[in-house]
Amino acid sequence: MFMLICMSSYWATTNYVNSQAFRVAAGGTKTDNIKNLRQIHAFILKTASFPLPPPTLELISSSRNLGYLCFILKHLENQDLGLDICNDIVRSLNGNSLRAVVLFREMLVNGFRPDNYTVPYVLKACSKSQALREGVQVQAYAVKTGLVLSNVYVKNTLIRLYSVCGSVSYARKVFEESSLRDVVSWTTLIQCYVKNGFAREAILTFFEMCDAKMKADEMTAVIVLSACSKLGDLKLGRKLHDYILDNRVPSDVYVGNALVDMYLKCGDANSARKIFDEMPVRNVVSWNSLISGLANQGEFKDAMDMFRKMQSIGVEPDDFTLVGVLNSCANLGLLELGKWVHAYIDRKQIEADRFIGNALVDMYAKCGAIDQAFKVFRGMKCRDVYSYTAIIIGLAMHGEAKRALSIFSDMPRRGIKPDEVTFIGVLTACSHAGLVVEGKRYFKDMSCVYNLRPQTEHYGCMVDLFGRAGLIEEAQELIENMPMEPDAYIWGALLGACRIHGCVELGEDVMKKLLKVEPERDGAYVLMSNIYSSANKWRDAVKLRKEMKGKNIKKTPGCSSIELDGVVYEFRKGGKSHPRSKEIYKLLEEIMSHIKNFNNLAQ
DNA sequence: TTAGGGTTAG
Repeated sequence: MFMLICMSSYWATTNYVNSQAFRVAAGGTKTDNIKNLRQIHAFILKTASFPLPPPTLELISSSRNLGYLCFILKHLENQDLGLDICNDIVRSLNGNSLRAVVLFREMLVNGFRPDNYTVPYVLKACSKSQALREGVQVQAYAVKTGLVLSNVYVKNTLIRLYSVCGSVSYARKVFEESSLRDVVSWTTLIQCYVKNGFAREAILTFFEMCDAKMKADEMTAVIVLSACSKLGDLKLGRKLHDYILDNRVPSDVYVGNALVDMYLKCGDANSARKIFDEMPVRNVVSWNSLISGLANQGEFKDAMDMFRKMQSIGVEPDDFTLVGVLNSCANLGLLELGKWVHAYIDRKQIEADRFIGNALVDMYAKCGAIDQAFKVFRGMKCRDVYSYTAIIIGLAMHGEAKRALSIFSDMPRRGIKPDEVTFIGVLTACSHAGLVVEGKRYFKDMSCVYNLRPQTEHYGCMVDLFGRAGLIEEAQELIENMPMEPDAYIWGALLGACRIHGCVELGEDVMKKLLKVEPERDGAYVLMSNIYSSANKWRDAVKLRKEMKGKNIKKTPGCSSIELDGVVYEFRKGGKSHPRSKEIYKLLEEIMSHIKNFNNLAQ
């Protein structure tokens, strides 16, 4: 008794004894007299103030015996306090769905009525671990007690549960069930569509929301903009931007970032840049949106400039930044900078798995360092379909077909299912190595074994495979039997085959078809002109060049680039931009002369 | 005491 009096006097002591009692409740000391402990326990709960002091709460949350806790709470004189304590505890479970549901059940068993606070907490915990079955049990209670119809928090957390579990139609059903809805209900439903891949429906729901005279807030704006980014619809994006301005939606850093992302994904880099420049507050995501957005638009140099600027003002890059930078390095051939990023990753002890690892493999492969790419690939603890595809495509591009196919054959053993892009790599490998029989088998396996439907790109690879091997008739037959309309890639591949094998008449026919699907490009003219030249049909070649000129179609000049000491030098036919171009041309002449001499000797 | 937010790879 003395101990009890003491502990009710001092908060700190209360805290201590409280903790001790709950340590027992948590299953710690079995030798103590359980009866006495229960008395102490009950006393503490009766005198405990609400909310519970954090150490006590922490102990209860970690207790295995939530049933015992409810049993004790049941005997409190003040039942409202008991419910409050339960709510406090369920909140502190911090998204642990299983324990939240256990406590919820124990509450019911011990005669408590979970209220409009308990239910959203438990549903939130279920959402966090996608525990749909448990969530549905809680829903049943919420329906029975009328909470779903009367409390918008309950309704919204339920929409969210179905959303994160991928049940779009149920989320919509809960939303529709009553007219009880606020801006969070609408936003959660819109987000449900976006997260589950229905961007168009998300936008339509936003329009419905506007018709219902519900005003969007900054969170709605962010989600609707992300839907628009996925659609790449600039006209819509501008409309949404106008909506934000007209309705004075508070524009915080999230809205700014979403706008930058939207404009870039919709192909308007200038507007994205303008928004970015005018943002009063930026964070690392703002920079990431701009850097990766520019890289995805093919503006790799601008992306790299922004990365340098970001560094110069001391913003620390994160995983997202590094992936965007590696992507730009890969496409610009910036091996040295790519290596620097790799060293940075090592220095910061960032794990090179998943996105970062895959981006490194791709960067090394695209920059010509295939052995380094392979080393990173081998060193990855956790490889996925992206990792395999990156290395297979890399090896295929480097002419290492056998290695590429060997890695492909390793995938089933590792439990990784190839996807459509993996097969592009596999078929490219076959095509470059002239492996016709293997290529045909892989193409067949795509649908028969892996249940993947070949797309135009795969037919393009097969046309290329047959074409390179001189099997022009087989290539034509495949095109005739394609389930979709042949596009420019298909005709381009066949025309390429005509060039290799000198098929002038067929080439003329294919060129017409290529021009039908791609009239403004130079590819068809250039290839056909080469076919004529190879067949010594100079007049036809000249005629074609004139026709091209008449239609104002210019040949896209081929471009090579070399990185030296971190600087990229680009070379185009006839280009004189390099400060030492005179020396370069002189050396080129010397090389050509050596080659000619070598050829003469060989003959 | 309670619900909804942006950026990454082949």
